[in-house]
Amino acid sequence: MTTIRDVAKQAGVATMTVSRVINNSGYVSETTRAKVEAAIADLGYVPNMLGPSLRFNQTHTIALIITDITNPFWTTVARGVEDAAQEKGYSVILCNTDESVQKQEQYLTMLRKRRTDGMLFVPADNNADIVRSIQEQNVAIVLLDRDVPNVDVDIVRGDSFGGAYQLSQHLVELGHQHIAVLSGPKNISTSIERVAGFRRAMEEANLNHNLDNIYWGSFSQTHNYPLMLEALQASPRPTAFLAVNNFIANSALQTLSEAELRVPEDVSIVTFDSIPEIINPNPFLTAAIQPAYEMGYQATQLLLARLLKKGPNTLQKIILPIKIIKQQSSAPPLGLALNS
Amino acid sequence: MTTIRDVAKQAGVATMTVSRVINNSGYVSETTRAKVEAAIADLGYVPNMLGPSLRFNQTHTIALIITDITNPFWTTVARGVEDAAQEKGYSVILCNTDESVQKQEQYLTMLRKRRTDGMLFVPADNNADIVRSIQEQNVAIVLLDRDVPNVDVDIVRGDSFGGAYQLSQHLVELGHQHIAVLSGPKNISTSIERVAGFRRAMEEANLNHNLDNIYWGSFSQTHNYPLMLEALQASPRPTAFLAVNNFIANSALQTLSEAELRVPEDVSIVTFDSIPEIINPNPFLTAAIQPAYEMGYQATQLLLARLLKKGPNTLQKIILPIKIIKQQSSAPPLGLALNS
DNA sequence: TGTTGATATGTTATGCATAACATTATAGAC
DNA sequence: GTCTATAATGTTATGCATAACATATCAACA
Repeated sequence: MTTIRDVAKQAGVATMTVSRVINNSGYVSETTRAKVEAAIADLGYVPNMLGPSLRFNQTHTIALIITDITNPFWTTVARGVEDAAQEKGYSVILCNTDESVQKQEQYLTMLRKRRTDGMLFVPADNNADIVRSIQEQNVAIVLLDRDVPNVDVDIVRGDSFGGAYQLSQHLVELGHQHIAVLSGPKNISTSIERVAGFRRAMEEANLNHNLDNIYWGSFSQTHNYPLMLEALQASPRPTAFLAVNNFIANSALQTLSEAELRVPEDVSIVTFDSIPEIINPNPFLTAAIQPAYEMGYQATQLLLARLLKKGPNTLQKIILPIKIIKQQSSAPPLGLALNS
Repeated sequence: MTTIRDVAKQAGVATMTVSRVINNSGYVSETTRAKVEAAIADLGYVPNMLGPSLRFNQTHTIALIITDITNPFWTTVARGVEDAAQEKGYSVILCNTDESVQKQEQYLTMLRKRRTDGMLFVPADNNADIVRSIQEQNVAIVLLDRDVPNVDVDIVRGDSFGGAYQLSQHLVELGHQHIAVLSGPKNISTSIERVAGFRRAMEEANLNHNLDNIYWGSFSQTHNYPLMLEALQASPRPTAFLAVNNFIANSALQTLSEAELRVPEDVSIVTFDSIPEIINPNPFLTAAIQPAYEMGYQATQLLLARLLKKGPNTLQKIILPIKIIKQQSSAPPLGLALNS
């Protein structure tokens, strides 16, 4: 492999001079520059970033730690992250934790060994110690989507409370009296916020009997969604559901279909996050759409600003607005609850 | 930042001994090991991979160069890649070329500077020189999905020819006489193979008048799909279309919807690749499904085997089978072509 | 007792680029 | 012709872990 020394030798100059040519720094005469550039081209030399990385302890690499790239929401976030990073010459290492604290731990250790400069982090739980320990290791961190209590950390996220509130209001306006939430885990901020938004809407609509209609579960449903089955046993049976993310909503849809219940005739469903138009041209689910691309893009910009010490001095808690898109999955209930 | 030297000092041993403890190599007495481990824990020491990376010129990093992570096909491939890499302690750097040769070039240079050990590469065109130059730089490479002629390179891909052939046969069996292909670029192997599969099926069905009904375009359609508009002007108008990927199919669907043509009543559409069930529980498009996850997983295993010199000695051209899933988007034509 | 092989620990050199410092050349001012 | 600021180029030390080599200890055996 050719090194800067080979180039220097071939051009008859010192390595430092080659370095100056490459980085366009300091003084280099035109003649020398030409010689060096010729040598570089001749040898097909490409600088090895590892030298400076080791020396200055910065790798120009950031990590994107999400739960699962397979969820279109995260896919879109990832694309925003990659675009913003690319613009500034940073590379992105992708990590899927699958909501597992253990996998997360493995990744964090590995990323530490690599001396990743910063991380965009979707925590698998609300453990503040993990965030603190990252900060103590002098690694820049910006949380994505999920906040963690009791620690000062930047975050870019969607307006979970507001989104859930508006979705719930929409169901109320349609005339639903019995509404339940299909939620994620109890220790994730997005679950908590969305449930809170729902509860606020119920209180304001004087539908307090719904306040505890919360089915706490997992974000990463596949098929067979036991919570939905459980919810369908409730008396009175809910006529509308707020699913806190798209995977839950789709699992619920499948379960409803197997139970031979029609959406929206028998049951309405609303959810968070949608499938991009190019993937699904005919969206079915009424949803609170978070600006996923912007979330990734802005969080990355913030992270890089922190790395380059050009960021704002204050802690950033950026909350992006959501947009409600009404589709066919929500409609007025057919009548009162069937088994009253 | 604590280094191996700090640990050595604290434990009262040589750095080499610490290294032995960390890597479980050579002889270390139980007493010494305990001392070293205590020091490591005490100082919170995490080894810096950059040292060995520089020394031995291997970074345990691979690059995944795809066109766009936003396409669920690539998302799923990426997930397979990341899983396989993670199992072997490798990290994955994500790159989106957006089918741009220029962006691809930028990434390749950057990855070279990083001394990425290998790459999983979806080339933006069929330029053999690029592949050769990667190989010459001693970087392991496995192509994904798209082959490049005139160069010996490993590849893992789907059976494009067979998939297109079967999809076309399906349309023929439904009774379609006038069929067209909405293709990607002329210089991408998948386009070429899928068109070839279509042509073979047309020949066998004695529908030779369709042989040149090929609309060459781009894979990364958004909305407004001019080729579909053009195709609809043809006389006789095709009653069925084979879209060579999912983005094209969805753009076509939108265009048809705007032209107030019904699918499948007025026009049938079949395509490659689908949306995973969890994302779209009610698939509409008849499709040739490629095993995307396996493609990523197997390609990564092959790449890592090459890196670890444990792979097969022969060039690998792995062709994964496709599966045809029939949905509502394809049906018998209503009658003969309308404007005959 | 001396030799040998296994066990245990230590020392040195290496990989690459660049900051910091050092030196030399050049042009203009007086 | 001397001085000085600027331009141009060079030298050295540094970051971290480990392979390769060197040395030391110990037990077993002849």
